[in-house]
Amino acid sequence: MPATNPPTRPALRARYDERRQALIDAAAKLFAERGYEQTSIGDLSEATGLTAGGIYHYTSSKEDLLIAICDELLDPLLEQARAIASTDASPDDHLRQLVRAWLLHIESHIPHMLVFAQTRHTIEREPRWRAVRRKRKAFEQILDSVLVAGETDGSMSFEDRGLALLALLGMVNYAPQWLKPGGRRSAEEIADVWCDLFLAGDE
Amino acid sequence: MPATNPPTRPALRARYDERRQALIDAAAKLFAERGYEQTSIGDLSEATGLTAGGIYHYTSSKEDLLIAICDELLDPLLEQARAIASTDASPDDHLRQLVRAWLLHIESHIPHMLVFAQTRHTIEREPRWRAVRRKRKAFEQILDSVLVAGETDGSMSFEDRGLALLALLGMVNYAPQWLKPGGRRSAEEIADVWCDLFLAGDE
Amino acid sequence: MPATNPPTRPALRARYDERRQALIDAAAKLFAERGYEQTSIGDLSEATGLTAGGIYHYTSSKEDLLIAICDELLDPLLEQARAIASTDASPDDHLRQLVRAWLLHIESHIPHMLVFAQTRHTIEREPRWRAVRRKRKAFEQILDSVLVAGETDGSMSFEDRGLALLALLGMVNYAPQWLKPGGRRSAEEIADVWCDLFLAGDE
Amino acid sequence: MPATNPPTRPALRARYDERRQALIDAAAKLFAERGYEQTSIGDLSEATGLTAGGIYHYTSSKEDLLIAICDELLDPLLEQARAIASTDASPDDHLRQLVRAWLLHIESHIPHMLVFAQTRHTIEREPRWRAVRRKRKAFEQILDSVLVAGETDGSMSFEDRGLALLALLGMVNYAPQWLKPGGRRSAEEIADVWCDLFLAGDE
DNA sequence: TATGAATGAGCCTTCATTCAT
DNA sequence: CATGAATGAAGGCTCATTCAT
Repeated sequence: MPATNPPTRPALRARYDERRQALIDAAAKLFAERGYEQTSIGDLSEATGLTAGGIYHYTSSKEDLLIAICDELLDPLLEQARAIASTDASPDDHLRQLVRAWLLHIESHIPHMLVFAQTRHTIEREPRWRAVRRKRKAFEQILDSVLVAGETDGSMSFEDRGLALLALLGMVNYAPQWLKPGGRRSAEEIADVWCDLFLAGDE
Repeated sequence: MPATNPPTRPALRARYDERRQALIDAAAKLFAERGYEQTSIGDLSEATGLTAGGIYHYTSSKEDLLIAICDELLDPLLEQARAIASTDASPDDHLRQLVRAWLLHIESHIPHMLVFAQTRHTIEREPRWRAVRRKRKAFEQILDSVLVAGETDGSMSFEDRGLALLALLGMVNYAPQWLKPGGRRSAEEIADVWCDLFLAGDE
Repeated sequence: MPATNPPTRPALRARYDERRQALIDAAAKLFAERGYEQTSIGDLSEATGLTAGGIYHYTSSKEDLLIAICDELLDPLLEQARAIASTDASPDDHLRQLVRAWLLHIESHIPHMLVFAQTRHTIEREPRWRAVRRKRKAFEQILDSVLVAGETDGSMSFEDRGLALLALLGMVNYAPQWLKPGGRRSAEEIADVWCDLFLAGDE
Repeated sequence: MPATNPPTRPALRARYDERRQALIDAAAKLFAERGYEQTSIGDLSEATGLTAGGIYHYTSSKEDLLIAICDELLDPLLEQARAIASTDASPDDHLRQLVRAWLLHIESHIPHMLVFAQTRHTIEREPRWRAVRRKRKAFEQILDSVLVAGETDGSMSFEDRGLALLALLGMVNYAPQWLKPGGRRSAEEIADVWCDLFLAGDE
């Protein structure tokens, strides 16, 4: 994904990775604030201290930064979700842990989430975004399978499981638009409150 | 907002309004599909049959189209919401009617909603978008006041009303991303299922 | 090929075609002098009086200009060659007429020829240049068929017809590098001298 | 011409020369295939295994490589031509030997020749290319003087010696575009066939 | 000696908008 | 009213070259 092959010598490689990371983070922040299209390479240059040309040592294109942002968002989230879902806790526990991890991840990746949402029309439409699309779907699939398990063992019951899942996705995905780290409620508390709400009908 | 004063003779005025409407709708559709920035006046020209120059007879700028899209989305919604909230039905009824009207409106304005969501970073940031911002807040305020009324008269109870409202906003605002008119569930059914879910904890 | 559809109203269309022609000619001249890559759109802008942006009303890309130059070179040449070859003159006459027409065309399209030669590595390599490549081959094929006819009716004889054709192609294609219109020898005289030379062995 | 002074110790010097040679040859090949401007230092780096920075140990600039390619082409050719022309063979023999040597040299320097042809507009125009230009002219001068000698001693006669020379230059300079080493005809055979053709009118 | 980071100028192209006709 | 020509600013990206390490 970078323009040139990253260095192989460990010391240089470390510095390289660090700077690429800083670039991606700066991009996430600016893209979230101004929008992807409204952020120019010049803006990125100003924000990072790299020259416009120099940026291309750390990324092959502006769009590559977008992909990197999505990957940074989705890869660890998916990994955690898989880890949680593979334990032998109850579906109810699974769900609560998933939502907690999810909101915690969002809380620490707010710009990433905003960028991800903002770019939906590209991600969902362009063939070259299939990999990202797949990750999103895999995560949602894990959530759904937990709901299925809950229905199966009788611990949950939904009028319409599909609609319930969409409700859950909606409420959590909306969080980055108002959630402030260090706010009145921690991500975990929010997760708990929402899980209570979401599971309330099951008694 | 149009570039030149719209015609005043009724016949001409009707044709004018019709064309402006067609332009706004085409813009909503294209903006939703490709994104606002990725849609050029040329694309609009192709989609409407108007020439690039001709478009400026019906709008003063590309951004004006964006505002018009938001207004078309928010004005009737707000009007309906006010009408509903001003009846003397119960908070519970108010909420159910509001969500139903809201989802119906979304169903018939999916592109508008997608554009609205996609442009969040502009709407929430730029001073010149204050009017739109205010409408969004007014609508949310109506919803909140219904929840307050529900709490007051004891028909609803929330662990955290703020979080509950945000959950509601999230789930409904997410709908345009998956809702298909003519799908398995009507907007009204969805509204009912969700209201059941949302109000489940209150019994 | 132009960026936008050319106008359809006759008067405008005439002006449009005229300006596109002027642009192509200017491009041929500059490309021949400095090389295609070394000529910037800015140079073209300066040479034509159009702004850099305005150039794109008359062409869709810099490469489109290159294609147009090649077409302007090859299309009429091929047409003339076909006309000549389809008469029932003798092979010897055919050849003399062909070489004459060819050199006359070169004389009036020297920049085009220089550009064509200079861009060989692109034309012969890139798939998207196949159409141009085909025209070149069609012309050479006509020449060869005349030589074949000459051999068949005994009016010509070659040690190696393939090598003879390549010699002919070489000498004529080299002409644009030294030929000056209005020079000591007219294109027709040169054609005659060379045909004498080329056919000398046949007596 | 190299960037830094080449090493003086013999062993190092040998390695240095070898690498510079490999660089020039790689450059000739790539420039011929893709064009000089379309070949980047990065491409050269990839083709040679040198790093981008490392290339500048063996050349002072990209243009220096171009000059080196031309020199490698012209210097030995000119040397051979002078050697041949200074023997006391007949003009006819001189010519045949020259064309043979010339085509043999082309056959072993096809990329060089293609690059040379492709860069004509630079070589013939820029003052700093005068040295190369002079070598080309010197070679052509030798050819012409042989034709003059042939006319003088009556062994050759031309309708127009200038045009005859230009024909010869054209046909031979065109060879790199179709000649394949190891093809049906050896360079020497081609030289003989063409000399026959070229001298046919003289009997 | 060699590497990879960095530069900075330049290039092609797009596009919202204006305006004469 | 409507058209198409024209503008000019900006944008993403490439690349030959330099230089500290």
